[in-house]
Amino acid sequence: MSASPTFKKAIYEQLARIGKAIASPPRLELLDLLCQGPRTVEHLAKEAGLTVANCSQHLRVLHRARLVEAEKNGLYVTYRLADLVVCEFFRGLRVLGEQRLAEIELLLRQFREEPEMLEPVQMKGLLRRIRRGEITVLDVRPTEEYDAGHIPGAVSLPLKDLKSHLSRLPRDQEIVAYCRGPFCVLAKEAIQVLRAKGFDARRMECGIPDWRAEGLPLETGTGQGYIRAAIRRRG
Amino acid sequence: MSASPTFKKAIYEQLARIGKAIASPPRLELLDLLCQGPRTVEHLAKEAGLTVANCSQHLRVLHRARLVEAEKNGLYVTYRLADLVVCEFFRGLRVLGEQRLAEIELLLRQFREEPEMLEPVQMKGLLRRIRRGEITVLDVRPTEEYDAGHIPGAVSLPLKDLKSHLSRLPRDQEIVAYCRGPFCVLAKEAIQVLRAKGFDARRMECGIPDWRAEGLPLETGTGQGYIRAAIRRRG
DNA sequence: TTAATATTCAACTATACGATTGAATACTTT
DNA sequence: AAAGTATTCAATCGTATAGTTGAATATTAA
Repeated sequence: MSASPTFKKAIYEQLARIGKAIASPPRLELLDLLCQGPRTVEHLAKEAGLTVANCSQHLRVLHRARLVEAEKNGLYVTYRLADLVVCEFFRGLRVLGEQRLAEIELLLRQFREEPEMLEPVQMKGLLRRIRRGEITVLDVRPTEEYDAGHIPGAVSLPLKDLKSHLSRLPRDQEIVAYCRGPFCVLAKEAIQVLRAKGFDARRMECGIPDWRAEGLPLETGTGQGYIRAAIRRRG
Repeated sequence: MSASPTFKKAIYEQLARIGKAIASPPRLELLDLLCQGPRTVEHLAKEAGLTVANCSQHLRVLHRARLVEAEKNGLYVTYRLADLVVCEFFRGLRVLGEQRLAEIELLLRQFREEPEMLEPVQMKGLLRRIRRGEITVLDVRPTEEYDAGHIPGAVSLPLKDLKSHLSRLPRDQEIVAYCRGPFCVLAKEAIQVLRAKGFDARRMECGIPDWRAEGLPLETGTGQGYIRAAIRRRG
């Protein structure tokens, strides 16, 4: 009599599909990367340190859980998040982990104690300081991720290109570097390089998903944000 | 050289602990139940249709992922969510599933097409109508869940007690019943009984987690909310 | 102390999943 | 058409997990 136990069962089975999809470390890393923007299988595999075949399989699992979508463009397959809510959900998972798992808290605490991480810059007020031209904000992620969405006024300077473009950075104002988020080491390494060369550089911990979650505006595309253009402006 | 791949690996491994915890249908059901309030192992097992041993093991997994906490009171062990963020996270999962999984959408659409589910009541404005005394809101969940948190002014009348208390319900105003949330059938069955007896009854789809997510106020404890007291007031 | 009850533990089996490998497919370029 | 590249598929093996059963533990009641 009491209404279909199969209904409830079916619902939880479906939800468990999502749970299973995020029950594997490499898949979480892939999701985290895809939160930064669409990428090809090859790139994701390289970034996550997986074989292409393995990466492809994990992406397939994410696809079956309808968390990501694939689109074939010529020879390459580009994966992207199926929906912005997936990014929000992933962020929710991250926040839950940071808050509940002592192991993550410990790792983060150690990470934050490293010299480059001290006195991080907050999201709040950053936009105003950018608009006033008081600071230079560097997006040190790969350009594809910058193009997919970045902080308005930030300049794209991928970590791997940093050393060869140091001369173009201002020495008379603070430089703020950000990357994928609190777990990402790109900005940390950028700060390390910059400080070694005498720049006044600090890290902002948050990434684009956090920025978006705060309801702050984003800019997409190349815009004027590449380092060459930015330097031309600064002339 | 490039900063510890073990750091990133460790982080995703930790997050996957949470993923693994929610990768099983019965565990999701247990979490959903615990979002309604603390319960004993025995009760959870009964409600979720599990053997006690099996239930206990699943709770242990949730505990290891630090999503729930256990407290022994005399002979009984009471489990509760470790933190409100767990409830929020579970709700995020639910919303993601509703939005992304066609299978869930289909199940919900069918569910909503049943006669008792048509024209559901919205959260918005409900509180005002309660305060004005325009409607009677019934919380048809078990009393323990009602006590753990309910809509202010709602009256506790568990589904299993509904039939024996029909005479105490008003026939001159609308009755709104709610239960655990969109996947729960308690309110649906309550509406079915009420309408069969000629009451003007409708369902509110949302549960307490949704109500809380809207930032709306909650009431805890028994208060004046039990059906006997409520009827006395209405006398 | 003994009996009863709630919960957990330990052992077991069937099943599912992860990563690897090598082959197959699909598309582009020559 | 043929060669080259990106991606996926299929088969494999070792490991992990789910649920069952029966015993062990801890607390209360008699």
